[in-house]
Amino acid sequence: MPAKRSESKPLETAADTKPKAADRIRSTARELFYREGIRAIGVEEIVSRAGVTKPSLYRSYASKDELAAEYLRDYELAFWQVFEAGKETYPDDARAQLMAYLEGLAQRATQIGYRGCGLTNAVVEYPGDDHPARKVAEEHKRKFRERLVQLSTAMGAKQPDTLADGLLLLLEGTYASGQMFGPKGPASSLVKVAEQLIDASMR
Amino acid sequence: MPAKRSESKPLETAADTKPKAADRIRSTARELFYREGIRAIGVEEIVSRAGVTKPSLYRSYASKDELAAEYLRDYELAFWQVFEAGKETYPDDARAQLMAYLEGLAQRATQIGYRGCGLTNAVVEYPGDDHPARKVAEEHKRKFRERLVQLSTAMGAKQPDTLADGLLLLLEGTYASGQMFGPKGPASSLVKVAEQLIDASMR
DNA sequence: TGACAATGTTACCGATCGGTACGTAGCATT
DNA sequence: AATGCTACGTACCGATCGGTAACATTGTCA
Repeated sequence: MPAKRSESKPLETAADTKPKAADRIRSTARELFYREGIRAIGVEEIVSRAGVTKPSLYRSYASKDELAAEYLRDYELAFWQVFEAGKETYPDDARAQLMAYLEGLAQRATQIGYRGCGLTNAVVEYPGDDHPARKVAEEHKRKFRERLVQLSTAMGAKQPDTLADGLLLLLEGTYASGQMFGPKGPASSLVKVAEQLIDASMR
Repeated sequence: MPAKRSESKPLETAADTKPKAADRIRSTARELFYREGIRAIGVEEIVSRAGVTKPSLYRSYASKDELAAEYLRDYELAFWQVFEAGKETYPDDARAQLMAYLEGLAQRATQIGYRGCGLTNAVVEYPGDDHPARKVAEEHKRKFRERLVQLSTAMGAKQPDTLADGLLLLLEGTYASGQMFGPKGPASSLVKVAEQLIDASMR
């Protein structure tokens, strides 16, 4: 008997040893939910594209809504990785860190087929505050706003809260307008505008 | 014989004399589509809340998609009325006109239950560019951007296109973040941030 | 080898989706 | 009174929605 636990639950390895099907479902759902929207994609299309069947989905995820929430949790993780990527490149330079993300975002948001922020899109798709996916999104945005206040403070803004709000508005505006306008959209002015706003927040 | 036309089409009055059912459907659809989202609302719920039946809907509108497009056309009309309301209050003062809209928007976007811009929401709901509702929304946003360039030019900005883009980003950001954050959201900083950005665009 | 748990599959459920065929009530003109 | 036209309602269509019961297969231990 392995020296783990004497309980009758041998499920401990199942928590980290992910079944192959669940992962395929996860990644397929992520791609389809993001590209087409959550409401637009049925579970049948997810499992068929993932090469599995519906019961496999419902053994790993309680419902489509929960799968959507899980998708957003994955999305959030990936977001923070991209957003904080500048930390290593420019340590001790909050402004450079932020601008690095803004430059990358401006690039992506002016590509054709850009779909904005998956978390923001979920909020638009589910106005009622009872949906699990929306809760994930709202909680993330709250954290994101706090992070922008941190960065604004580190940049030496006179009113960090106001600058953080301004940056958040610009970012959300980029997510949204990036999917309405083509490559020559307003997102192409993001960096210049952000520079102006940050400069104006300094003196 | 009335001195109209000798043709065999007595449908001329039908074009302006709207049937009552179509109007009820229109206003009901507008409210439900905006509050809950287009994909979230079925035609059955529209007609039942309007007190009519489905065939009445499909006699006036070719499809649900077309009804959604019509809803956005109505929405756009109402939008321009609100946006251009400052024209009468502050003629020959582009900045005051714009700020009047921004102040009103900041108020609305910090109310609980705010749902953002119906046109932007439609773009998020329908990523494919073939949906009639999305076409209405995209066309409107293009016109809106041009209008912001006009206003930025009239304000005397050094780079009117850049200021217009910055304002558009702030506005779209307000529409989006207004429905994620509560009353104390980033939209409450819209006016202050916009002032900073406009000032910075002048010298 | 054999027991067991996890993951796989086939086939189906009731509900709801957008959309329509068909009958009828009201009202004008003849 | 009969006709033609418009507007509306009843009842229904096939397709798809999210979700599940029952069974087969596989891998991993003793």
